[in-house]
Amino acid sequence: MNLENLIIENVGIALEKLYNQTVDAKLIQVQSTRKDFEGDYTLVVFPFLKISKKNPEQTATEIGMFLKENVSEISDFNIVKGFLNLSISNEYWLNFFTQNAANSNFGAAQVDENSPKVMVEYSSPNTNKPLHLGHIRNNLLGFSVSQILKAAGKNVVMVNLVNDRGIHICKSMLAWQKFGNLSTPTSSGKKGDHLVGEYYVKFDIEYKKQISELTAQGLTEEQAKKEAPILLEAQEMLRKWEAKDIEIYNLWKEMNSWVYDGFEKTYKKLGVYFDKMYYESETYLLGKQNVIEGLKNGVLIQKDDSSIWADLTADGLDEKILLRSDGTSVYMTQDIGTAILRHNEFNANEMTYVVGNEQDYHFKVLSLVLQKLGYDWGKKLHHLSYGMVELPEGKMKSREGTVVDADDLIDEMIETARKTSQELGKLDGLSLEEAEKVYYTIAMGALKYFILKVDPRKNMTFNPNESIDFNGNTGPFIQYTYARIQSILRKASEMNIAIQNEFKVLNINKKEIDLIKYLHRLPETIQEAAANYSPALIANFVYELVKEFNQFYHEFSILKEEDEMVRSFRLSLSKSIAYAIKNCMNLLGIAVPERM
RNA sequence: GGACCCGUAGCAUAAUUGGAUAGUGCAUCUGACUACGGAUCAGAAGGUUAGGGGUUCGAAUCCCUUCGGGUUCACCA
Repeated sequence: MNLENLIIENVGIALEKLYNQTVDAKLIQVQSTRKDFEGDYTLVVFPFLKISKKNPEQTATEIGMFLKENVSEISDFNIVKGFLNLSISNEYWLNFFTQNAANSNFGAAQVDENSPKVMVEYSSPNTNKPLHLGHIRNNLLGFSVSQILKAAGKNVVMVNLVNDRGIHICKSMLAWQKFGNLSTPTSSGKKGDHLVGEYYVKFDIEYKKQISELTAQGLTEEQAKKEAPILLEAQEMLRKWEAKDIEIYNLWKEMNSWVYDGFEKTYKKLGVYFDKMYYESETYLLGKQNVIEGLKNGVLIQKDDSSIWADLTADGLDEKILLRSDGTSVYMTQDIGTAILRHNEFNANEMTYVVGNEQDYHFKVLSLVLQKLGYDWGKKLHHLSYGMVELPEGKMKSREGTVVDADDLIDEMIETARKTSQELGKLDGLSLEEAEKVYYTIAMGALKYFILKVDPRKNMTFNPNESIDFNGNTGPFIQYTYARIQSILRKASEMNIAIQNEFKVLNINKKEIDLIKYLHRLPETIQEAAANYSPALIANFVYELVKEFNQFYHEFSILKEEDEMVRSFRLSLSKSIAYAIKNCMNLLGIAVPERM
């Protein structure tokens, strides 16, 4: 049993003995004591005043006395206002440490085939343009949340859904046909996703041009947007694609393959991967089929122009189109198909979609439509709705060219890391190749930590020029602490100092106890991060742990400590903390260097 | 117009989901043992949690309202 539950249980007993009343366990609030107060756990006594019929101090004193006498783990208590602060004995902490010090994987739960199954969809790129900063947040979040769920005891399947069909792809294809002069990644020397993205931009330029020409001829803007010839051509191309026109289909395959090559490189640099890939082109027909069936069963409606809709007005939402009047599919159509396919394949206890909060409405609708179609599990879909990434000057806008490209950003980060490391002369002893690896590790550590330390649900600001720091609450700061511990451990082993894990008699100091308390919190932190789908909680935890360790490191000597038992203990403590740092960072998808 | 989200020091962000004196980093200022690695550590200054009202022992957090910003509802994805 963990300490918190132990306390809750005994508070229950105390209330019964002292005031002859049983209390709903929910009223017993135990939280860890705030840093500026003495103690480890705090009981809020306000809820019990009605029962005790005494003032807060008296009530807290009585409960505190009872606990101190009857619970061996509780060594002392103090009272501030209505808060009863309980101290846990040093014996307990030391005993906890000796039992777990050697466990390099402390904090992570075991997973086997009986563990609950969770599917996490993330990334979900469109194949008409390269990845940008927003996708980076998505990929980092999806990967990290998956690792956290695994550590919390879930069986995780990471999947990607590639939006490889639809009108947006046709726009790139059409522009390539018109303006591309048969250029390919090989002939142009460009990364495939970037090349295809250029034609998506070219389409838009031409489209705008045609709109202004049409409005000059007297059409309204609305009409012009609908009737621009290049748009009509793209729509025609989509119809041909759905009819599997051979020429269109081959072009589509080829251009997508360029994009996939490009994506693969970016994914690799980001360090993310997937257990299974889904392609919209392979699922939209299943969606279409279900929509048509839904129409037959009367749960969907058809309008005069033969487009098919879901009427969700009874649920407080609007009507939603599911098939266009020309019979082609929309985004929702394939998402219905994909969900059904996945449910049939994996029957996961939970399906989580890592998708930006601009699609909150979409996922509400998806869940409802699935239920309407008779899929009860539709209500179990979970949308991990993350906030958008903004630049200091505002939203990224592709039309204004302010989109931060993922590949460029990563390269810039590596360049910065290289420069900083070389200025500090940190890696002079390493080979060029080894040094490059460290630059990369630090660069990605900075980038990933910077993005993951903020609450996923919130919008965040990203300043590419200044924001990524190497000092303070940053990835490299944490990596540095890890590297420093490794340095000590290397020295210890050169000095042939054995690290023991038994510490019977020991005059342990407060910083050491505090560090052990941090380690003790790791398992619950992982559980909490999983429950909230929040890598930020892991980031905050490891940052505080590292800060605490750096204070300890500064204040006390490890290798120069003369008492052998104490020296050995401090080495063991440092080693355990290094494990914790590494594991937490891995949960964020961040690697740690042995030196930097 | 309907629905939803957000507003915390100059900037970027925390706050155990209703708990104590609102933490932290950057930037600014001051200081640290010729170092088990100074990419570190100690300290100072910076706040009416957008404004107002309410709920209660207790509110950044819940309710109402005003202001400011954003997303979405499209035969876009």
